[in-house]
Amino acid sequence: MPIRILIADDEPNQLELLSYNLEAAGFEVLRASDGRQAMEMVEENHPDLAIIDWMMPHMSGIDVCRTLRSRPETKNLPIIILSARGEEGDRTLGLDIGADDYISKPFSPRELISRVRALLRRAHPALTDQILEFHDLTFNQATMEISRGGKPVSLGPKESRLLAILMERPGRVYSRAQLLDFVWGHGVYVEERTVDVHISRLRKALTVPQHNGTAAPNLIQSVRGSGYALRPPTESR
Amino acid sequence: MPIRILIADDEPNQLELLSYNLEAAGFEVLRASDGRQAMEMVEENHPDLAIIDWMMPHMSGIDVCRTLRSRPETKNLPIIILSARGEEGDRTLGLDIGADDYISKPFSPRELISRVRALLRRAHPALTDQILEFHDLTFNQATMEISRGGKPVSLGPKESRLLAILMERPGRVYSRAQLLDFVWGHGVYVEERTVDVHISRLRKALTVPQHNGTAAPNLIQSVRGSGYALRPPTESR
DNA sequence: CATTACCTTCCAGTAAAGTGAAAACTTCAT
DNA sequence: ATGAAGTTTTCACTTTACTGGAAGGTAATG
Repeated sequence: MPIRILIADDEPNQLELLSYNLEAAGFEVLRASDGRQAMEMVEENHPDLAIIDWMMPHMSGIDVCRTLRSRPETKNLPIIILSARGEEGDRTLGLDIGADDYISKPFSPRELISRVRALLRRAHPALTDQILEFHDLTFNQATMEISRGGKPVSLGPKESRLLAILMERPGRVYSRAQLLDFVWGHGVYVEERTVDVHISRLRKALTVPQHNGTAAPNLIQSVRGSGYALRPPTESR
Repeated sequence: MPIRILIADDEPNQLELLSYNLEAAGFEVLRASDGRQAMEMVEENHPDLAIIDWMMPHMSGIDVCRTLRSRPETKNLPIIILSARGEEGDRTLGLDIGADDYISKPFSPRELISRVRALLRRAHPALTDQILEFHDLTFNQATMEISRGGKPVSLGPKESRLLAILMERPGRVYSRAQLLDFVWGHGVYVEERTVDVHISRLRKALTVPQHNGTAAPNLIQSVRGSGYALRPPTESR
């Protein structure tokens, strides 16, 4: 899922420059050329972060920021205020009004991107933190929520741990002995075959029905004589 | 509970200036004069935010920042890097290394305070936001009034604190050990299972009858093997 | 087609979580 | 100080659901 950033600036050149840099950094960009339009786009498109120019027609950046902060829906939207004037008063006003960061023009593209990333990291841990992904599998380690193709999957402690290990290095083959070490902790004596049982349960739990009615493909491959690995399904056709 | 901020700077004058301003703004200040000392103080005193100078003896600000980010218990500590050089490279390096903000000297005290506040607002809502909300739960931290679906709920100190922590990051799973740390304070020895008892009471207290006569759904989920989390009731259909 | 490795099901055993009640500790008003 | 009221902690017991091993079935390999 791409991260969407709204840019609001009345100056076309500036808008273009910002878009170019953000897109180059892999973000999806939404453009607004005045405050009112910005508000609309926030409501319609739910961006993950907003970069708002201080001076704009119809509704100033400050007004937009204040309004966004006052609504429960957008109270937590990360906001960066952009301004031509680097004046002391403006900076603190911008931050005190509820913006998360304030950047004065001219700014370096690198710094902008770094600040956007720092803010996203802080504001939306789910987007950058502690999330393991592979194919259509998602594992949020902070909430312990696991999902396959958007549908939640519930697993016991051992199965989740097992999956986390496999997801940390997709493609890598783990022997049963290694899995026992990582999941159960070394120095615990359990039959190696027990790993099979848990893999089996894990596979079953991850076989959720898909949109098209068919069962989701198996992502956990057995490697005969070696162990198990997480691999994309082999396209046999 | 006062908000504690750690300042690490090897220049005594700078340290004094920062302390003065932060204290005037109502924060409690912890002082460190080099990187190593800063690390120790973070571990011992669990500050709510750290302001770290770029250039310091023993361990540079970058090293401190990197180390803090790599440890699970301080991974989310808000960090502001302070530097004499306003160089482009430094700024982005500081932010990319995991700092949340970067301020170059000389800075205005007002801006510093504003940035500290902006970061705290984002990183630790409970400290600055007076009202926590989740689902039909409301927690006013100023008055300590808690309500479920409009009806007031009364809780003991431990239960309230527990609820506040859970409400601050809904969905996030906290281990019993973490809850003991946050609610009871670190270095207090109580049985982990005691947490269960408080959770049990909390659940009971939050089970107020609703308009339609049925009991309100349980919002505190147990995550077997991991801990507890605040979650919207599972829509089982 | 024999052999080996892997898969699946079942269920008893067990570890983790829920809960009521008693004991221990605090707080506060007398 | 003293006692009463309220909180917190631990303990013992119950309930829940995960786990691990056995056993028989299935697939791959030479």
